[in-house]
Amino acid sequence: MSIETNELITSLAEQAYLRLRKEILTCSLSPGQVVSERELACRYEISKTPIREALSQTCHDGLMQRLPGRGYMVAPITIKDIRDLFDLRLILEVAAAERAAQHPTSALITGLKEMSDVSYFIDEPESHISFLKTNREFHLAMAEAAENRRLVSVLNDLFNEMERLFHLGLRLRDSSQEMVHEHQEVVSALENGDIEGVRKAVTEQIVASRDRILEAILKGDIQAVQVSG
Amino acid sequence: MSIETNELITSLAEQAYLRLRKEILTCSLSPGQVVSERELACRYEISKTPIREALSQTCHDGLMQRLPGRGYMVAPITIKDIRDLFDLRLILEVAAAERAAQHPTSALITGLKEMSDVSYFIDEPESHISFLKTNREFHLAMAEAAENRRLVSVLNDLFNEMERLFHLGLRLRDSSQEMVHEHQEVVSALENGDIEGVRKAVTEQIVASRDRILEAILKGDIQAVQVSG
DNA sequence: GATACAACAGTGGTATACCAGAGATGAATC
DNA sequence: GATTCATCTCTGGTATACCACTGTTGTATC
Repeated sequence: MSIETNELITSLAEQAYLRLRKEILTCSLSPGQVVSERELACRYEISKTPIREALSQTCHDGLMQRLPGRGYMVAPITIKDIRDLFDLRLILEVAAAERAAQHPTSALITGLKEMSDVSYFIDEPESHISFLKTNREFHLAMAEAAENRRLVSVLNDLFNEMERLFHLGLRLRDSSQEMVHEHQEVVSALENGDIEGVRKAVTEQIVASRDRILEAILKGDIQAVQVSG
Repeated sequence: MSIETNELITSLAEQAYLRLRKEILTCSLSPGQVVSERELACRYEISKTPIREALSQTCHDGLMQRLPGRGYMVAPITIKDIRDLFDLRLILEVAAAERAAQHPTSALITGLKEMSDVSYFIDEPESHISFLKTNREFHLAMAEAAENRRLVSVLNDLFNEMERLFHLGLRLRDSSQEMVHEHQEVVSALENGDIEGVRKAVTEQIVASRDRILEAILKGDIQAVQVSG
């Protein structure tokens, strides 16, 4: 008798993690800022224990860094970091798409088509969130089609780390039409069984995404970024 | 006057992590086995706190899994898992090697040559450990030459998770000569600036490595593996 | 003998007190 | 005024007690 009693009784550690993560992603905690376990525990009105776990998680996500003896620092963003992350994404996603293209199912195509239509409105922050959610699902769907759980997992971690960048990118200007188009190109090539086309479309989509974010960061006066890279 | 009361350099959490990890890698804790925080705390003679952190780490490494309400389980090994891991490694390492091959430095070549000569003796377990260490360094060196920190990090995580498999693979028979040869093929292609050759050599090396491990698992009666995959 | 239910033992989760070590601060000394 | 050094504060790290929840087990009932 397993009734769905499991409501929203998530642990404090999980709640703290989600809250902390949100503060980092929205730059409410700005890159480079230093926090301590006690400070967060006090602010969130819970004890150090779940805070420690949440911090441990965000460190693993690459959103925070341990400063031995001094606290925790919100991970700075460097241009080199952005390039590295997108290059890795290129490696993984092109490979995933190739594998998905080997035997594309109609369910996959249908799902991707639906998701690729989703867009956002630049002055509605809520739509940013839902758009990014769908965007992530779109890309993970291809990885899942590649039928490699480990690949999906690594890619998911990568999206976790890049989400902060996406948020910055969406703010600059409305690029939803471009993005919808790019996604449709991928689906179209996939539907036609054109593997080389898939590879090309995915590559172009990711490169375009990277360049939009670099543009947003270099043009917009985002003090958060260390242009040291 | 402060007396040298404490000679502990590393934290208990770190020590516990290393010890736990070693037990998993050597199958002293066998795949599928369930442990609890208290049990480990008691056995290691430290409190739950550092144990929790160590368990959290091994979960992240993919060596353990949380069983809500029941404890922690040493991650089982499935054939599908092995295939997935090696396929992901193929994706990452071929990409890394390609990038390293763009501008190979003489320092890289020299380092790789030295490392590719290292071998092991099947009845000396200690040599297994040092061999695997050098082996990891060999592969990470190529990733580092690709100059993408994130790529190195992901690959390092992957090696962490696969180390258990390597240990199993080395036991079956002496394959050190094959492995030395395979590594030399990679270095040789790299030295000649033959990018396609590098791609080929790396691919063959990884596939061979995978097949050796699958062979070891299927022939050797290793009860630890769930052949469900 | 089968079944229902209550008491129990074991789990992770949390709060809290305490510790050693590192940095900052400020006063005393040159 | 510059420098040194003691002290004080803040950090993460650890031990421990307690909690709510859950799976189990044993007993009483049918």
